Amino acid sequence: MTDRVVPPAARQRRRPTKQGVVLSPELIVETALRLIEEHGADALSVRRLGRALGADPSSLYRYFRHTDDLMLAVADELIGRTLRTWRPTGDWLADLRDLGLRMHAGALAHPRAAMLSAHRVTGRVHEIQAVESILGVLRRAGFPDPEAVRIYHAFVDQALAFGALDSAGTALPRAAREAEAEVWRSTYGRLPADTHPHIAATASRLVATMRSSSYPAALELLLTAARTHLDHVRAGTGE
Amino acid sequence: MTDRVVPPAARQRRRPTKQGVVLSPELIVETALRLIEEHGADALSVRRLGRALGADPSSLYRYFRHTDDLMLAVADELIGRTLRTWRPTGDWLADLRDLGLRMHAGALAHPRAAMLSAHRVTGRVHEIQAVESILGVLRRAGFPDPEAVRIYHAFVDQALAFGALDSAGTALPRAAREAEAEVWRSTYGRLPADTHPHIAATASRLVATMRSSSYPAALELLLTAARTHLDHVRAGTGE
DNA sequence: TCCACAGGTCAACGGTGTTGTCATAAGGTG
DNA sequence: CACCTTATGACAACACCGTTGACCTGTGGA
Repeated sequence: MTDRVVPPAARQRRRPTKQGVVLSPELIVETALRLIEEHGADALSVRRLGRALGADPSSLYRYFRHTDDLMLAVADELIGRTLRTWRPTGDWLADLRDLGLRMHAGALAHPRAAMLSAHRVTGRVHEIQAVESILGVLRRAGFPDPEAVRIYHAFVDQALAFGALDSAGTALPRAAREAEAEVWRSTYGRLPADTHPHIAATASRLVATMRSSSYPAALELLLTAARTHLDHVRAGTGE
Repeated sequence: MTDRVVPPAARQRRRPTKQGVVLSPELIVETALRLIEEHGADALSVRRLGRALGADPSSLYRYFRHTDDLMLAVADELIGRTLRTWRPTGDWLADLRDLGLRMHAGALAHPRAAMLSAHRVTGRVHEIQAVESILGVLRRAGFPDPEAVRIYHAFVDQALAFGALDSAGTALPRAAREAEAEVWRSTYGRLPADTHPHIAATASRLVATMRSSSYPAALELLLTAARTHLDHVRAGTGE
């Protein structure tokens, strides 16, 4: 068996499985996404996916070389979906905020895929489109090129990094997540003021905010800083 | 078997394994860290760790409830190592910048462990120390509590998130990393100006910066925004 | 010296990704 | 229609994985 994966173009014999399902890469990716959404990230295994599809697990290896390959296909589908719903308005600040939140939400909707694909450069159409759009927003807003590239880089990496970080959180088994919440409540909520004054003074706030993502706040900070830079640029040119 | 883990204080009978090794939580954590760095994150399994230690895998359950518990201990050890070299000076901006860069560097020094532990709350000594220190820096600088907590959260998560993201990059096999660089050079460096004007205009800059981490830039943006907020607070109180 | 028991070991369970081999039905051809 | 090729699904097996219950043994305190 050199390679059991047949290129899509060569596929023709649509032979149904024992349970009457006709497999296809699209159907497999869709089912994987559905499985993740409905039963949590750890519900995705080749065997479970096979069961959900009504096919033998090993059949999937006719379509994807291995699990990683499948996850990348899922991730690619996600990029497409995120970008497809973004409608830039011309207000650079609002547009970037909107896109950032969309990217983050997209990642959280499919944690496993986000974690696997956050650090990979695909060089595919959707990714290129995204780069062009974001750079366009920044340059039209008046950022000089070096600044635009720097902010673009920080913006994208921040969205991806937080997406992956928060995804990892939601991808945890239920028991582990509850354990974390309990740690915040019982450990950080009860430290005495004489040994840990700063934690004690802010404990309730800490416990309350720790369970939510800090991405919106971090995004806002990034955008604030960007606007500050832009103000300086404009002041410099005498506007 | 209600609970086979004995609290450290009660431990006394240092009985060697068949192969003559005397186990301890510290030895196990160190070996785990070494295993992760040398053979990749996937190399860390209870069974492999047992083998590396010269002990039966099930012995480890006398020291850690389950694998997750062990990972948290590894994560806390990493935090401790980072914090131990940090010397705050009293200048909040410089101190946070220094700590952020240290955390990022620490993550890159142990990429695989960083990726595994970035998203976990350990609730252990070193982590608690870190929280207390950072909150202290912010509150002494004059940030009101809600602001301090928000910035603390964003600061820490950003450092962890970028640490994990950049770690993932360096943890890639050499071939994959070169393939990514090639994608940037050949794909993004050659897009025509009429279809992708913004990428074409900034191509050389894009290709040049893409291979380095954007964390320093993102950190700087976050700190800039924090200072802006602080200025507003001070102006508000009439200083 | 004795003995309680901490702590190491063994075997087993149900899960995982992956692959070598086989069976068969679909589709093209005459 | 019958025939042949072969894409593709199914099966069984392999080597792992985390975890646990039962067992055994040597250590340290009294």
